[in-house]
Amino acid sequence: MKILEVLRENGRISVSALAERVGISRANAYTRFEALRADGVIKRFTAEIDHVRTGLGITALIFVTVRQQMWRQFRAELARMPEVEYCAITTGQHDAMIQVRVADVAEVHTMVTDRLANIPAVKATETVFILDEVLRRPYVLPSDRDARSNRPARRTPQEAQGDVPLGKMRFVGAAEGRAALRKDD
Amino acid sequence: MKILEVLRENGRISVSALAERVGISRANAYTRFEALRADGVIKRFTAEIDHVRTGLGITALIFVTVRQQMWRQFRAELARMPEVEYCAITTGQHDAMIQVRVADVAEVHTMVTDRLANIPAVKATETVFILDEVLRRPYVLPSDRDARSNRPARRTPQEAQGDVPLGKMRFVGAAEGRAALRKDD
DNA sequence: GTTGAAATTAGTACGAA
DNA sequence: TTCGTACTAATTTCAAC
Repeated sequence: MKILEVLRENGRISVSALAERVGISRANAYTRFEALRADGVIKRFTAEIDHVRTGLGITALIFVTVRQQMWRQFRAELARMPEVEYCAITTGQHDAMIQVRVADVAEVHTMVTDRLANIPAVKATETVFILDEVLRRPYVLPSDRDARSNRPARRTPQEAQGDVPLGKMRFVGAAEGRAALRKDD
Repeated sequence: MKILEVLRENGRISVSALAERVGISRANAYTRFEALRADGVIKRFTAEIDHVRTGLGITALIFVTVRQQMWRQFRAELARMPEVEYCAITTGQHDAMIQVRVADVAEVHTMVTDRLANIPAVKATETVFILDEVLRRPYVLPSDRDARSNRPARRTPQEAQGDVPLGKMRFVGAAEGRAALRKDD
């Protein structure tokens, strides 16, 4: 976990320096580093870039309602859209959320009306723009929880019982008629 | 741009190997690599991990409606929540979307009712679960567009005019009474 | 899991095209 | 700007413990 904490901040650190920061020997660091990669805990190493500097300063979220039994087609079309950075299947009013990075707002319009709407699998879309990305962590680790300053290490659901019964919260369930929507549907 | 393409797939590649793949000299690769970092085009290098393997297999999106003129407080509270991986300010029905990674669904409930609801800046929330992350690219580049197989390199908004006037699409505007919501409000 | 020493590679500093 | 090369420092590998 310590290794992952270091690599989150600096993915290009040498294994030797990593060993030092974690407090283990170099050979041990090599073994563990390799194990993390081989086990698939670490999937890959990448850079984080400034999208404005590369000319893709507009970010939008498109919430998509997918026609039943057309998920395979939807996935296939997704792979052909280079402007899509992220796509997740969600519960709630919509079926999927995709995040796109483009050069200008007109391209979002083109993307939605021209490309997405042409996919038979897409029943409806809803688009919002991202005005600011307030926080972006490469990833979250279980150890982050304990590192927090003023809060108990871990609260069980029991402990939280009857804590703050706030009526303004709303959990959105899965849309009806959508049972199997994972890879193998 | 070629350098960014290589680093997206392999953020730990040596500058020598990078030079070879991009087709420039070793010395030149060092210069350009350093320039990209110094200019802030490359913000940092990180790893990509398997959240299930680290024990945080539940991912949720929480859409938050923020009380006016309390953005500063909202941001401050966000920084104190280690389970938040991403937060963006959006147009549309809600004001912000935050993505959290936790161990189980009960923790999402705790997070929303106990932590978020206690923040005065938070007026209301709406939570959806992520069932599957279909696609996750480290980042999108303008050059990806041209690399696509069967599609013209670039379509102007004019070209797309009157293409597919689909009535099912819906653009969601900014919520009323929300003018300044960037860092300096 | 550790340490040390060899082999390899990475990073730097130049002049020249 | 880019390249080639020579030089120095660091990392990785591999061995024995």
